[in-house]
Amino acid sequence: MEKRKLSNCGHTHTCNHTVGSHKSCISLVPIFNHLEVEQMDEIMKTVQAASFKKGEIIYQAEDPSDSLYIVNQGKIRIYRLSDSGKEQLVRILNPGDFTGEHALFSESMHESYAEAMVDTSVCVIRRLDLQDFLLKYPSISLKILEEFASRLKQSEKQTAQFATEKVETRIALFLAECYDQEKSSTGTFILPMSKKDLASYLGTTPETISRKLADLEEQGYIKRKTNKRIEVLNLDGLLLI
Amino acid sequence: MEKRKLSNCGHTHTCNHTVGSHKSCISLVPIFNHLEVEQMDEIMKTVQAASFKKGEIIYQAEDPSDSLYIVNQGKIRIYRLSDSGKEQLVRILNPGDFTGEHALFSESMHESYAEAMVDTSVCVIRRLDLQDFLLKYPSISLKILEEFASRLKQSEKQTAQFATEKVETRIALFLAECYDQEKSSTGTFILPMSKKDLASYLGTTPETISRKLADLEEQGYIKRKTNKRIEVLNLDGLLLI
DNA sequence: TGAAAATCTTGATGAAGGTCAATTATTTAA
DNA sequence: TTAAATAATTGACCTTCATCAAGATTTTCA
Repeated sequence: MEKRKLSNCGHTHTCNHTVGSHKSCISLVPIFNHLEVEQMDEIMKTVQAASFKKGEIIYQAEDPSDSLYIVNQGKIRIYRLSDSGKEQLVRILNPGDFTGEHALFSESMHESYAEAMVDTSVCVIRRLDLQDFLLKYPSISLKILEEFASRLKQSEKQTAQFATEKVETRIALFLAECYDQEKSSTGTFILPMSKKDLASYLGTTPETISRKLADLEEQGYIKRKTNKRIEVLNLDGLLLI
Repeated sequence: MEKRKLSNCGHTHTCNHTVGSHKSCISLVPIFNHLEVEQMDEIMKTVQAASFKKGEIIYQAEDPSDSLYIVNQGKIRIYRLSDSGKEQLVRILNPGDFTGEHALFSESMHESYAEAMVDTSVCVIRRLDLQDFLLKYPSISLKILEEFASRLKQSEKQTAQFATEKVETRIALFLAECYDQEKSSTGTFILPMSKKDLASYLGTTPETISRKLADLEEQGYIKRKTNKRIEVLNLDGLLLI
């Protein structure tokens, strides 16, 4: 059987720096960092800094803020609400990632989202300012378009995975992806979120995650070193589960 | 309990006309129809017509075409391939919808897609032409961005549904959505695809679709009139399943 | 640090739905 | 229009995984 391609493990883009001042929001993130220095300066003037404590919620469906948020430090967890109100973790934003589709679109896009913070500092660009820039510098739109296309691809891939693979396979693919992204020399990687969150992300329960990891260990694919750190013993095997 | 909001039933946008000439591809579709007449004329010059017979495949992962396709007549079914190669129906394009992300982006977006035709005529804009227009007329990018944002929202919603709702609920929500979109005076609607396709779209099997429809009928929520036509007897009930 | 809270693990059980197989209905194309 | 192909239905069975519960471990923060 052919070796599988890997799916995404919840990282939206790799950006390991810890952003210093709120200005670096602009100069370091992909959607702006291709601009000329003067153009970035112009945008920086409109940027405001903000920070959130753990557990705070930036916005929810009923309470739409209309700004674009760029993560400076910390993480933002983005949940989507299903029709019956159950929530699924769809993405975790790391420094350099952005959110706030409300700022980008007019219509009825303002629903079914919730976002939770983990001691985060962000840069904020208000809707009106952003709209100006989009028209003035078309290349920003193209960058955002690229980002959206990438997210869309990722989301559809995940949907297809939900539709066609069983939980065990989804977990195995997730582990392989995480391992692939960390490329630690020790042959190990760290789970990027709690098993509770992971269960939400993969559409299963913490109990099942526990059990499947135990199974995978028993079958010799992985070895659990600590709670969060996992050693991969047989990557190819993982990808064929 | 609160009445649920509806999810999408596979239509990307409502566009009932049957497009006549290939020129109307430009003047009728949302991503172009806001332009000035001269601008549309300019784009029309670069448009080529093409048609496909049932079962043909426009492109696949390994064989990326690099054009933007706008559906003129017929339908295009878009499948996504999971990591293990199983495919899921993710979207059905109707006249006015477009596809061909390859034309829009540079990098490694060219994978895991397949598209199948049903006697379709399409308009084709080549990548290089399109790139010119995007830079020349920024508003096209904004329109495409809006379309992508909408698809992304839809896709994430569907992912959340897969992650949190059981098959029975997904089917019920799908029926309610279809009914909502058709608004037939008879209280009925027509399933927009075969049950085989529907099973693929909803991540289940044709057998389960059959059984669940029978259940829903027995419980008095719906009545199957013919193979494809379904009468809705209790919409609110459907939404609470 | 140490107590409280949160998370994780493991077991027992049951429900939901997938698979296989046989039959019936519908669609396609000659 | 009819034969062949495809799709849909129904039944029997069985796998997967969610749920509930109880205990162990890790994390938090006073």
